[in-house]
Amino acid sequence: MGESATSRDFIRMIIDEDLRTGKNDGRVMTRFPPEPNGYLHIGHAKSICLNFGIARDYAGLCNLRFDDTNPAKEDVEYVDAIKEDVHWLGFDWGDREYFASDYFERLYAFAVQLIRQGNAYVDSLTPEEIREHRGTLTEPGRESPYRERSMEENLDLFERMRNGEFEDGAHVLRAKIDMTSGNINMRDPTIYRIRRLDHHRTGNKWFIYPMYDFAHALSDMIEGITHSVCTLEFEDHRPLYDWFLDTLRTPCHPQQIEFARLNLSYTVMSKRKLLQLVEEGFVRGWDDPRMPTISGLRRRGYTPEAIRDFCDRIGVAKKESLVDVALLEHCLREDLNRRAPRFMAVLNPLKVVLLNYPEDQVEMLDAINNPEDPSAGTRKVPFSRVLYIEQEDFRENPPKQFFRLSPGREVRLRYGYLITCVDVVKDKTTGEVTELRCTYDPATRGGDTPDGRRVKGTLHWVSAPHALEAEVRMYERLLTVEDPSEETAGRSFKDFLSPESLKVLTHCRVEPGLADAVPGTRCQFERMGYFCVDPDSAPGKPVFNRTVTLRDTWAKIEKSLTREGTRN
RNA sequence: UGGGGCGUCGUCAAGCGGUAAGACACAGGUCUUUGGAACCUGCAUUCGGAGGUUCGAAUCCUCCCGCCCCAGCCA
Repeated sequence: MGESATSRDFIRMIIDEDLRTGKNDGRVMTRFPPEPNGYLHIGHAKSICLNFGIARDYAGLCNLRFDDTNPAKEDVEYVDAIKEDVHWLGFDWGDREYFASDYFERLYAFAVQLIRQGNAYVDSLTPEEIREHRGTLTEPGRESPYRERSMEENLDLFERMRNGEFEDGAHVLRAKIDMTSGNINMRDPTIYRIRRLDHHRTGNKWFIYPMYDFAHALSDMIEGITHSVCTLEFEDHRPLYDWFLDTLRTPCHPQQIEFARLNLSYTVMSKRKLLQLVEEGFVRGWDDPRMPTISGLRRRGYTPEAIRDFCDRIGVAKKESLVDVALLEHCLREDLNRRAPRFMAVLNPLKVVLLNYPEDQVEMLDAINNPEDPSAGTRKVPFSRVLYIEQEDFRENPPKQFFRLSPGREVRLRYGYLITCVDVVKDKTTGEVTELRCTYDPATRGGDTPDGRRVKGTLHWVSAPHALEAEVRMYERLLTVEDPSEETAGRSFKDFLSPESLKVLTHCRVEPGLADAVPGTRCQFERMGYFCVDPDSAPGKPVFNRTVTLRDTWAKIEKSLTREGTRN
């Protein structure tokens, strides 16, 4: 059962009640029903965690079912990607991998039954005429002149639709319900349309394809789903869902329950918009590390554990909400902090020469792999006379509260020595600082101070002759506004794309120990953040993606300092 | 002017007639060889609003206000 500490969501409360009253013989069965027309994103992860989580908590089962009723939009590329993503997230559907298209023959038979019962008819109005007959939100619709066709004629026409005798749009099969209903979904909804198109699974076998409402309700029923969880926008489809099952007097009747889909700040989530980002080249593909897709998050370095934790924490309710992306990042950091091995990497190198360090000496110093996990052990890091430190760790004129390196000041090199800056070398023409001359204190090997003196700053570094050159891709949020759905006055989300969402650093220097890291490897670069080896890496030439920064107290201080400065 | 939903802290979210959990964010502090992590403290006299019922209401009733979804032969 679910955790006692966290209260249960309204869906689990419904299931508790169903179990208490003995509904469904105590069986709990859910399904995750993606349409294979795009890649899964973090919003789908919420649904996946919900559906598979319910099955796990109630000792039930969750099926994976592809809702592949529209061959115009679907593709096997997507079904493969979806399977990979669900597995990667940590869920397993066993052998229960289903496709709505597997049920086409049975769905057809159900449609015939509706015709025989007088509950469906073939309509030969044009799409435009159907729209005109539908009425509006405030005015009732009008019945189609074809509504009272005889059962024989309907049967004949429907069979000929199946046989491919008509062009697209010539006829549709409609449920005969109520053209005056306040719920537009009940105004004789279309249940089959002609599509002379090959389907990615059934090939050229079918000329007609069922619509979502019909196929979904019956697929749920066929699989014996007990609780059919979907998002809010299907709320007013529920009467139709129930109508199909009631009218066809099916042996079981799943219960549709709707919850609010996930919205994340600074993120677009609709498949349509994500597709646009991909197709119009704003990102490099569905798995671009800036994308909120599962494959993008994976490539970025997210862990499935962090995503699952996030989904647990956001809860499930019917209120439409905008979740702060900071929560997702928090979950990630919490997970990575525990498990990511630490390394030193200098992203923007600044050369440091230790004047009093022997010319040819190299020492192998001990470094802790993960302070959160003693079992991770230690490693050796080479130290020599010429080093690199981070450019931002030196300031010629340090602002107050800056306690990193500056002329005359002493800092610690992590696991190394205490050094003091004695000279600054600059480029004569640009004035840019190109090198620092420092002295080191031989008594402070490892970073200890035998005399007990305190140094406020500890910097990461890398030995110049030993360092490995690497490319690091720095990501920022893709969008500049919290809620890109607030498209005002003809502005689209594309107007809010951040020009700084990707910055590539090509001459970074990392510890030599990272030379053999394989793609997907996650680590922390001390003081800089968490990073993940990208598939674009070549042997000896690694490429890293910045997964997420560390919490940066200094950045906040500096920000408030500049605010103060501009105010004065 | 139709139908269906939703309104509790900046953001999520518990609460189900007995006197507002928790998380993130934010602000302070302790500690620290990552300005990381960890730890401590603070953060809704009030639940969209107004009436009403009750000894007692975020929870029940009435009215009002606001927001979201629906007029695909998409899902």
